[in-house]
Amino acid sequence: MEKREVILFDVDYVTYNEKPVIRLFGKEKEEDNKKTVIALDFDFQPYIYVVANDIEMAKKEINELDPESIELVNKKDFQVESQFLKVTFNHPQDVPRLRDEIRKFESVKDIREYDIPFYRRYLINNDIFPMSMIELNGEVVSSFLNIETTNDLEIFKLNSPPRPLEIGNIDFKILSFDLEVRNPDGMPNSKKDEIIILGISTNTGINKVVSTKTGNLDFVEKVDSEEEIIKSFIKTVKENDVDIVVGYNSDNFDFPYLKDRAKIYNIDLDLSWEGSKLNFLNRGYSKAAAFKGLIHIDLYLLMRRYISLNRYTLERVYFELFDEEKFDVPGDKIWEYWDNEGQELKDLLHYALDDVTSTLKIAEMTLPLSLELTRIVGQPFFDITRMATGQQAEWYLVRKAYEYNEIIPNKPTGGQVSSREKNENVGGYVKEPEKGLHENLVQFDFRSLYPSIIISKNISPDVLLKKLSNEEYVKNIVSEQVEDGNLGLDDFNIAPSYNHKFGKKPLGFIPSVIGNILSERIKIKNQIKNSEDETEKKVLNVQQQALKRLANTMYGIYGFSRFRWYSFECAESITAWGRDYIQDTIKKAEGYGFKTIYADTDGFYAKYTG
DNA sequence: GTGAACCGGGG
DNA sequence: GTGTACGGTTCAC
Repeated sequence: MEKREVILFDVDYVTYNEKPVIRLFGKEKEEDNKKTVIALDFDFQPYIYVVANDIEMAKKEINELDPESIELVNKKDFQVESQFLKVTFNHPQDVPRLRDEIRKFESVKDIREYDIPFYRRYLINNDIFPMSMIELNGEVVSSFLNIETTNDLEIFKLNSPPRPLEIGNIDFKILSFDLEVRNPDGMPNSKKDEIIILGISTNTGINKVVSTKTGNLDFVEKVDSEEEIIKSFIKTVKENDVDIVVGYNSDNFDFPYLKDRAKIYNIDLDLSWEGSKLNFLNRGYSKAAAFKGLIHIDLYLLMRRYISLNRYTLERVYFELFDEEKFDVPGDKIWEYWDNEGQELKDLLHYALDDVTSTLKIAEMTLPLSLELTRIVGQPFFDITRMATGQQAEWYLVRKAYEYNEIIPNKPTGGQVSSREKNENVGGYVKEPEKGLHENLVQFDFRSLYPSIIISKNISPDVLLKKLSNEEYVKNIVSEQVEDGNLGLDDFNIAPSYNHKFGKKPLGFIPSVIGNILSERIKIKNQIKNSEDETEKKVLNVQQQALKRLANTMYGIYGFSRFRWYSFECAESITAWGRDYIQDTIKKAEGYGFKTIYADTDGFYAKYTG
């Protein structure tokens, strides 16, 4: 048996003999003789949980569908010890087909955890994190499904599940690229408008534009045709051991366009590690350009979540981050600059180079945060950069729920989402500012008001007293925690305005998770204080920011209609307590002679009037 | 005032 | 791929 230590870049599954085979895409870290490894796990199976009205009957009925196995297991459901039937299937694609059959059985009350994609389940259950080191145990095989072991690529069959290793410091090779197109008639049309320039910039020192015209500029790689431009791009990516390809709006423009134009010359964009082609994944109404192993990040999508702006053009984002104006050629003028040659051609080529170098700079500045989020949330880097922050928080909680042996709530149905959207939360307290120029102002604000409220008031759906619906919970869980076994109002935190009651004990699932995030963040901040190493300080600082981002996402999320742990009662209790605290503080300040000029949610400005 | 329709980025 | 966006603004009535 052999051992490999690799950085996990990607994970997927393929079907072999009608069974799923997990593929882990890893790269060795050592600079010399560094290999890419595709590790195969033949021993992972999909499953769902069934809540039965009648366990024996349910077993019998489900058995008719010929699952791989049925097993009775204990898991916690909102902290209540419960029994579930764990139904294992042969193939992930059996799940959507059979879950609906199972749901229809009389003996079945509910089904759970039927909507967790297979590769995500694998990462969670094996406690491994993308973009981190893992240990593989198994042996090299010569080939698998037309992919062969070579000098650079190893096919590795696992004998046991992968194991997580300490992360260490990893530098990734990033390549940014950008297309310029000759489009004299409005927006580019890939049927007729050719690619004239392709810019490439890497964090290893390549800065060039590939074009059929040189403009006598030394950064231009001259080729003879559009076909050669495309081939040069593929060659550059392949020869430089690129880890991450970045573009700006490349999901929706550069890659689709490149694919269409490459097709004319029968060129395959086969940049995946195992030689497969560019693939477009459906994401809502749009597409995402993806390879296997090689990670593609579209910075446009990322920037919309990274900073808040009214527009997200490359120029605007670059100016925001670096305070520098970019030289710009208007899109509808590009073809004229190209045709006119002379100085205009030089300007156009400079513009193309500037686009890719600034895209790379943005990537270098912003990707570290997404990398840290990837390592905390534990889903692929590609996915993390395309997820809303609420989704990131949710997948973090899904992982934590597995760790706590808690069953995961189902995703809401379309109907549930729209009825949730009808609920309106009042929000924070706002006092409109008094008109005029004010002097001698004092500013008060709460440090992370909402996360503190969630923790101190134990606001969580699993400890919320809901009339009679969770009578059993109160009887079995909360009363256990009370000394004399008799519950009184003192055993609850009661929200202002709405009177929602949250048991003081036990600690709720989400307050517990937020508490862990915050204490981990404090730990890292102390490490920064004590560290002498500037690089280490930088890395730790990004980790600390990622945790802050995650904690700050948590408080708004109870009111997010697609959230698995959605709870309107929790959402309105948080803001109710928030309003209470700030109004109370304002009142106290007024007692000391301060007059409030303006207040919003978690802070206010006041003037000392004596 | 309200809900539907549209739009973003890219050249 | 065991997943089908999203939030803001303008339009039409």
